[in-house]
Amino acid sequence: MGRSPCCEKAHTNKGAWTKEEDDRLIAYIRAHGEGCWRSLPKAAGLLRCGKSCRLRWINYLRPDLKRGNFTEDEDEVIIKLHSLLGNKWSLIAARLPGRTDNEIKNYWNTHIRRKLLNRGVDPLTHKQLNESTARHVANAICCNGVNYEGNKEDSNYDIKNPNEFINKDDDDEMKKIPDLNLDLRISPPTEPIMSSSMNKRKSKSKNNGNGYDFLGLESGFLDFRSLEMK
DNA sequence: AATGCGGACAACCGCCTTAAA
DNA sequence: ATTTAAGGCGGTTGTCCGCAT
Repeated sequence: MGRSPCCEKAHTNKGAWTKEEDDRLIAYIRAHGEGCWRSLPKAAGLLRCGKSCRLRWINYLRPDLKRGNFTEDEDEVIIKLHSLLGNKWSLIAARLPGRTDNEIKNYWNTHIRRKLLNRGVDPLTHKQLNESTARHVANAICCNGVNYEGNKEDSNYDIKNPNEFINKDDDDEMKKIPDLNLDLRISPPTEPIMSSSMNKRKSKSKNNGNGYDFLGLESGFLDFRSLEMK
């Protein structure tokens, strides 16, 4: 009963893909299109799991991929979408042509998270960190070789648990900051906080009368109605 | 020149949902 | 209706590379 297995795991390669494997995969998909990943490896002469082929194609070989650095506009879109959708990388990627969920996820973790912290914004909640917390975060990230996982004694901020921040400077006793009201709402901010490039876009688009086209819903830049929600 | 460290990113892992048998 | 694997997704890990010491 049920389907047959996708591949014989004992006879599959793992790790980095070789040029030859890439070429085989590209050639096969060019000839037959994307389709049944289960049968693809055998048909293409690859000793890979179908899942691995799919990932390689989607994240690296697809011809419509942009590659290269993210633009400021893309940064801002990612930040705004993340504030709305959280870690729904595939949904975020769907709004950024040529970018993959994996790429955005990596970019978030390596660049944007730090960028937000430098702005004093909590990347988890997208709320402003208080000054003291922000100072500690900045210290945790760039000073004293302390990482933000809180491995070192005087690193009091755990990025994964901002509510657990312990303010030692202000009080010898380690005390936790009271609830930081981290509830996340889907609503326009009270005032426009747009990058210059976003403002350019805004100025050309229809808006809600107060000069703010939240997430470009009206301009078509982002049509939230088309987002696929699970 | 050798070594250590940290950033970047490709790839894997494990879980969940969907669909085929 | 049930079982089982495919497909898809988010989290995590492994490896490479550049830079500082």
